Amino acid sequence: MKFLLVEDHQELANAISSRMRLDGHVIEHASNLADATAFVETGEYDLILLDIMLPDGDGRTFLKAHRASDLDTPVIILTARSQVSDRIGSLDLGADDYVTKPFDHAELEARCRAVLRRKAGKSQTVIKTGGIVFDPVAGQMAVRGQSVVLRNRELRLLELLINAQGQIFSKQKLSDRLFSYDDDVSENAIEVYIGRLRKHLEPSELKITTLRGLGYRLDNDA
Amino acid sequence: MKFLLVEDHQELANAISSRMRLDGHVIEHASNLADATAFVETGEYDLILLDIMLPDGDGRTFLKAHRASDLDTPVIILTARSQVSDRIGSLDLGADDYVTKPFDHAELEARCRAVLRRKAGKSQTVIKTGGIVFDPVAGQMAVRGQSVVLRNRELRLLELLINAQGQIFSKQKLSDRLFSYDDDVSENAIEVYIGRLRKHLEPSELKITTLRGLGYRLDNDA
DNA sequence: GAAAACCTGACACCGACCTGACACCATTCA
DNA sequence: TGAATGGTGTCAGGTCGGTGTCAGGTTTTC
Repeated sequence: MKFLLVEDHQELANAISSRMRLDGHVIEHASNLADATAFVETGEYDLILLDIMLPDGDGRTFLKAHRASDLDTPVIILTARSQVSDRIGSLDLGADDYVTKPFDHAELEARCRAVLRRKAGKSQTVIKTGGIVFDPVAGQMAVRGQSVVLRNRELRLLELLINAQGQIFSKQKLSDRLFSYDDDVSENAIEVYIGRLRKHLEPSELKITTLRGLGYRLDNDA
Repeated sequence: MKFLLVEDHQELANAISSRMRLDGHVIEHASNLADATAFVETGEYDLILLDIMLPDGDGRTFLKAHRASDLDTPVIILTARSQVSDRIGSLDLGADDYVTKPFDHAELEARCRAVLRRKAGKSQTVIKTGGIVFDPVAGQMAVRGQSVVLRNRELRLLELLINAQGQIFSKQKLSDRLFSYDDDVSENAIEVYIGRLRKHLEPSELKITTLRGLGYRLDNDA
């Protein structure tokens, strides 16, 4: 597979590149919009990894132009920890998925695989499992047809858990992913959000299992 | 396995080294970035344990350079608790995991195993042997298709034994692995946990053999 | 046969976890 | 500008389950 990475942060770009090469992908790197446009005009890519904040403009303008030119290359947005509204904006512009920085490389790889798979079989970003329909990009969830409003934190927590269903997340890890560095949050906050999310998931077949001393795990009671 | 430990704190380095050697690993020790770079250039390592705060610079510059040189040696970051932001940033730079100081050696060992396993088997973490299916990441075990709930300590004990099947573990060694220094635990505790794990493994072909005066060993009665 | 090593059922304890209530802050609306 | 609303994290009190110890039994060793 051939990827195009559009990212101005050099270190991060190198890190991603070397990771992707390990998976056997060819990856080309543009560090601004001008370069990115030039790359796209000359080469065919299977996937584009696109940063939003770039020195010569907003990545979304690139995305818009790209979609306007009728190319259906899947695009994954790399975005800093942000509000849901940003995500929705990107979705409307035709992004296939997004990853918030900082991210695990394992997570990024998983997303890439998912998007490529999706493109092959062309379905959508919505996750359907265990009696719920979850659209992380739009920030909506429906349990047994009933629409449920999730708040920002609940949303991201569910997203984390659902993307690695069956895996144990320690409170430490959840805290790292859910909150930013500077806000020093007690472990109890995690417990509270787990509780709130549990309540939302109650009518579904998804259950959050507590593993004392280890962490939490999202299970499907089917 | 051959590890490189980059850590300037001498006592801690010694402690880690001796621990790792107990596992049969070869470990080499660099106490600054310059040495570390020299080591990496001359030798091949299966895993690098990297401290962030070093006398001649930031461990992340090393990590950066390492990744840039297209080496895929897994790296685990050792970071103090106060440097929370380092943890996250490191993942972006291509670290495979991080451990916050102070840490249990048991925990560090578990992380090392997990990372190595991930590297080796491409996220194939599930272990199938002797009629059981063991997934340490999910914290689940199934014996003959029947799911069995393991508790924290039982899980870690099984993980230890199964990763070195056929090897003898003395009670002392097991105690060191399962507990941290400060909690002073009687040898009987080990006996108890061995008993509990035995009960779980009963329907399988795995048996924990007692070697009087020596320790325990996990065997496959096929 | 005695001592050492090990096994095991029972039990009490402590800390991990849960949860309802609340104070705080930002945003929106009158 | 002030009031209202809604999301967020803390707190305190309570529950409960994993945990390690103990005592008494069994097995092995010399």
